[in-house]
Amino acid sequence: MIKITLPDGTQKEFKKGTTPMDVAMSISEGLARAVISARFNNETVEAVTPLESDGSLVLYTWRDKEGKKAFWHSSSHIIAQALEELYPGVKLTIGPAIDNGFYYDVDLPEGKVISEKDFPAIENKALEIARGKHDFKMREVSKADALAKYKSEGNEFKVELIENLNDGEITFCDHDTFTDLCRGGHIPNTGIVKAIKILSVAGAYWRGDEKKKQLTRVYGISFPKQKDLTEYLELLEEAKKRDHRKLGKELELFTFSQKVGQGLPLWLPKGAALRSRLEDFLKKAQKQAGYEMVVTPHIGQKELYVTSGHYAKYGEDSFQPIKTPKEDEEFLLKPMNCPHHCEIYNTKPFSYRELPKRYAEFGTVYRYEQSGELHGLTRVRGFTQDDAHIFCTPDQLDQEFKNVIDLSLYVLGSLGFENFTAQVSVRDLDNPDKYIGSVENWEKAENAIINAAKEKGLDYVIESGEAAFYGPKLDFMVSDALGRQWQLGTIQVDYNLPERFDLTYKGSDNELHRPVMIHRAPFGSMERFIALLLEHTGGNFPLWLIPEQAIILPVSEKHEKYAEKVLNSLENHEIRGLIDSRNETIGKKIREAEMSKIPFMLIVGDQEAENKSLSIRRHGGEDLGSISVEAFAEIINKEINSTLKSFK
RNA sequence: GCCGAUGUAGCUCAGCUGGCUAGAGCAGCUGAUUUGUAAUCAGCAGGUCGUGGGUUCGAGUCCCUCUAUCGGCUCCA
Repeated sequence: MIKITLPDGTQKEFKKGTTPMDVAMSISEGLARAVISARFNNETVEAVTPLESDGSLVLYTWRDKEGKKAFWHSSSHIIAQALEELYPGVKLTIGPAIDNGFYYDVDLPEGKVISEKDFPAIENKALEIARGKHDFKMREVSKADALAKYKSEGNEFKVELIENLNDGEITFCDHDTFTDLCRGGHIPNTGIVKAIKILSVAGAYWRGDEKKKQLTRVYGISFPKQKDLTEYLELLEEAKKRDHRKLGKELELFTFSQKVGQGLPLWLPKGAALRSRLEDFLKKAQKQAGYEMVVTPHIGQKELYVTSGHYAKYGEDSFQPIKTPKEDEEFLLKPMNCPHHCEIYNTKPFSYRELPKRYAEFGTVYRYEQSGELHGLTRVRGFTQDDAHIFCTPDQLDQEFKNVIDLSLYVLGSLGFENFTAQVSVRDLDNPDKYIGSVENWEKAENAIINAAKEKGLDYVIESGEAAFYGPKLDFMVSDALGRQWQLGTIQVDYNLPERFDLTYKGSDNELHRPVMIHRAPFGSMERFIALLLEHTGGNFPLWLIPEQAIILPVSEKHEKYAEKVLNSLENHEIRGLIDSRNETIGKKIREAEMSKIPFMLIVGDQEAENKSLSIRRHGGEDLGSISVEAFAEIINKEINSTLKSFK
């Protein structure tokens, strides 16, 4: 007999060799039907894996993240089988579950491609296989046998995978006529998959290495019910409506021109107004936090970037230098503001009493991003960072870093970003060549960030290999309408640039010391921030960000005077725009206002207008009825205050 | 940069297997209408079908180049 502990703490005794499915059955038949995967002693097991020892068991259904993972991973096996049958000679590589679905990377036979036209055939084949209700069965295989199988098939990818595994830990998973090298984590049989959809195909490099062969990646998703798939596809459609590229066009915020060049956004009047409101918001908070604004040029001498180390790192893959009539003179478009700010610090000697110095600038930078990577406003070649560099003593670092965290949280909070991820990006220890500076300084910087994040109670994750080449960072990640993660705010500790630029301050000991530098941008960039703001709000921005919060529609001559009076009395509440609707249909004007997403509109001209009251309609439908000017002002004030908190 | 797809009026799209002056709705303009929440009526105007080349008696439609965009990969100072 073995003792099984369930998540609620209850212990039950079972025969040796009992499966998680049997355990589920002992609880209820309904649960047994729903169980698709399990975790035994912190190891993922199949629902039908015999349990041979005491241990704790967690049962997973479709509703659990782990259950979905098993479901989608199993689905990738089904797709792989479908691909094998439809494209004889295809070489399989890997097929994991991802956040929303799964993919399978395959090497197609010479001359074959998969495109959208081929999806239905693959889906139908996969469904046909699924309906066969084939059991997923794991079996252990010796390394020699495993290698023999894939060598005979000429599948160098699987051979490479197996060569990195130890004998005794190699398992295959079979279902129907299909066999695949696999670690495990499947649902009991293929029949549970009722709906399967290929979402896209893409090229993907083997092992993520651009020097290696490019494979064909087939993305798909599957569900236990057809209805779930329909709902998921509807959700995707909904998300597309919040795409910032679509909203930006509709709201006339920004545009791109083939003539100007790819990745170079053009801000239209409304977008520029939105941007400047965001800038004003941050300037105000930064002023309170002791920052000073500076302004630096868009280009700098090549030598500047040689000093900073950027030239050696990115020179070749960047916008090429600007030549002048003078021989040997070269300027670079600035890819970042830090070197300029270092030179500002260098204009005069500082005493420790004067630190920290905090230089802020909305600095526009230019980076030659790969053409295939450009994406709306979230990845562009020319963008404006809400940049600032803090030069402080090593003693001040912790406090300064924590202050910046506060500012970043204030910014995100004021704009309604609640579901962000804090990510500590550190070096990749296996690739020291990617970074500049001493190991000692890197360790100091990484520890400083982790300590500050801990002290601020941030819920953070550590990602190695994500650091900037000159230092580690704390990034605030936000996902877009389709769930793709983007880095917004960033805070970076840097011991390297102060050394490269020979920055110093006079300490209390009358000796020269090296300041520490913090790079930070709470928005990240105006472009990306506005993009994410659009996707999160669907264009319904917080009231304080909207230049026109209401329009007034007098419907007749005698109401015009009254409308003007209303307008004047509400001036402090940023209400603008008198639209004379006498020559238009009211309905048309209202629709117009709704389309332009102005949150409130006042229509003067009720019978009650004579009694000095207004009819107010809120964008989206809610009718606030007839209320006084004062009451209206109060509503707007309240809404503004509810989103725009003051920064202390 | 790589793999796959797409590019027709300001916007959303139609245009089948190549065939008479390239269509529609919305937006715009002119006039009429005055009607409170997804659409009042009539008329007008708007396109070298992304670019360049080719095949053909004939190309929006077929082929190639370039360019931009979209979904990924790689990258992301």
